[in-house]
Amino acid sequence: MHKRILIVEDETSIREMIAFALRKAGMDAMQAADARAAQLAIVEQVPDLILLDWMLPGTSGLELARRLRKEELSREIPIIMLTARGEEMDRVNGLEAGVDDYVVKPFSTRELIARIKAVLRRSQGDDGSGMVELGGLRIDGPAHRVFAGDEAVPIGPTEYRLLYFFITHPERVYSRTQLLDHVWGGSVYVEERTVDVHIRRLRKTLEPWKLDDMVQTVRGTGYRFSISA
Amino acid sequence: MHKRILIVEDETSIREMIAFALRKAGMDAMQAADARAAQLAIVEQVPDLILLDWMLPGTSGLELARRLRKEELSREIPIIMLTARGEEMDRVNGLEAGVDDYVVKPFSTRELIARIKAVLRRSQGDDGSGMVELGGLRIDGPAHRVFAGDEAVPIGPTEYRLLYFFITHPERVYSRTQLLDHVWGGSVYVEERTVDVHIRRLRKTLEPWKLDDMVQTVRGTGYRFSISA
DNA sequence: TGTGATTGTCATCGACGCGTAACATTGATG
DNA sequence: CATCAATGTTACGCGTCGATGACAATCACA
Repeated sequence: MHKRILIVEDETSIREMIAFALRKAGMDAMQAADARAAQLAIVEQVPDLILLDWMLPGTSGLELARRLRKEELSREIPIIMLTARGEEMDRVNGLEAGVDDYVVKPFSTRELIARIKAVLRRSQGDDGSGMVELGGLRIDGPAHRVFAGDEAVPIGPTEYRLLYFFITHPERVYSRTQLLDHVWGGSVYVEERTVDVHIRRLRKTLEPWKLDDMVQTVRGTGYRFSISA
Repeated sequence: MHKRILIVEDETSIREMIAFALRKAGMDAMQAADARAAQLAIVEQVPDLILLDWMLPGTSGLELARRLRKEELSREIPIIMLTARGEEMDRVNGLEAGVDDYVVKPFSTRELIARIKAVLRRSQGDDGSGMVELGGLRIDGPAHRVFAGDEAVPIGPTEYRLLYFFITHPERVYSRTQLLDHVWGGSVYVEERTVDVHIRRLRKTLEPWKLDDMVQTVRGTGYRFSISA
């Protein structure tokens, strides 16, 4: 699940540097030197996120951002603006244009990567409020509560942690050992079969809302949390 | 109704960026580069909320938070911690110092604004008159009185402060330590178990109005004040 | 200074959740 | 279809945590 990032930046050296950093971070880098090239690239292959230089020859970055927000195809794509110091204060209609974040030059690639990840995380349902929602289930982290629809689900500590782990790591199989490491913590030793029992208990607490089939058994491997039955 | 936000952060560029985003969002931004400047700024003009960098030259953010919690003037001001590479340690310590929320760097300005609004909203059924209302309970801050419907509720000082904190911070779990910090103040040392007793007393005073189930136990974690049973 | 209210601490009791074993069921493999 | 392995299900004992009531110290106010 490599993320595709489109870099729109006229200076080749900067573009290459960013592309290199992205690839090292396990992302796919697409490149464009101006607004026209960017739009073509997007049509050809829709990226997961766009890095947009503020200053571009011809159509400015801000203008391009506005345009992308109007197109159906590109409306939902998160945009991170790259601005030089000083440019921030005057022309920062960027936020109004629907830019998700902006990074001030010069930046470290490390910081840039971190920002990208933060924005991607947020565009995937994590709005930073500590709320996680998936398939009719909602977990309110700060409140330490679980809701099915708007009904509160009574749940014990361990089942809560287990469910929390599952809902933040859905659609993937985890072995009993992995679940023990993540949910119980590596320092304690308990039988692997104990996981089975807690899976059972979790299913039972979800049963009244017919959500117990989100917890799925993968025979010979472990368990998976998934939306689809 | 512009909210005043104090930014305590030593890095000028970050501070400026945040300040700009805040103004854009219709808030007034005050700035301070270290703990000393922060305290002076607070005395001069009390902010509605404080953004506090974890790492500060001289007095650390954590230490400053503790100090602010002890001062009468700043006890009630919500604090949002800005932490780099937020590890578990940071979170725990920060929350124990009576911090209201924390945001991990790097964050997008949009995320930060969202958090600020959330915290302000939470600590603000308060419309300025000092009246707070929630789920059939009403607190008259200036008068130091509590009403259930229109009946006055007889309540002692500590239970009053506990209830006041709860009603201004509903739908969220607080550990005993956190409650001690927020309600008792960081300067006194009392046993954690004492919280249990006052929870009990608070429940007993609310019982005649069947509101005692708003005070909820979260086993292994702490207590929560909530509308829904 | 006296009296009632308030507060913090402690000991005790009970409830709850947890881990484990024992047994039942299902699935795979030949 | 026989057999073994993997998982589902249930019951039980133990330990931990929270609830509760009692008590002594302190505070506020007459």
